[in-house]
Amino acid sequence: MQYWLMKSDPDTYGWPELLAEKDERDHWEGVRNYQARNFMRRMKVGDLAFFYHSVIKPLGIFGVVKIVREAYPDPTQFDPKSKYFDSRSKSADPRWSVVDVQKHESYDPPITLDELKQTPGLEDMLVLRKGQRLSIMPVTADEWKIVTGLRG
DNA sequence: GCCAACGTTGGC
DNA sequence: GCCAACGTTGGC
Repeated sequence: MQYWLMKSDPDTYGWPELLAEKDERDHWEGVRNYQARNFMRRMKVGDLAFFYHSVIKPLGIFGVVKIVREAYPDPTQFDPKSKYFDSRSKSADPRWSVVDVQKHESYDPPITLDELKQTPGLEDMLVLRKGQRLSIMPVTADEWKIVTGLRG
């Protein structure tokens, strides 16, 4: 069992968009960073991830998703009309992956970035590190326990 | 293979 | 809107 944090700009795709999907389930498209992609490829069915909003306030964790399907090719990389189109990616050897996620739990109100910063024990959490721009990052079991504990 | 230029991310 | 951080690109 592994834990993750998945970041999204809610202008592009936010927590309400996931909840509006059938079965509150969707694929996580558009990752175009190799390190983030490699983390995604390590995800297993049953892993849990925080759904984090960046850019638009309030910044923070809006809920938890469960990984329900492991990595498979991101269809948008082959779609010339998509902003995620990658002309160098070949179907025989797809460069980019998606996983499927499903809502597991909602945080209302969200756990804000400020709240995370004020919580003892999260000093080393990657999402709090300056300059950390990865859209997908691992969360330790200790950090997971502390954060989920904030909402009992 | 190096590294300067460039583009993007994302908190402030 | 600013700008630090940092990944990617491309000339050499």
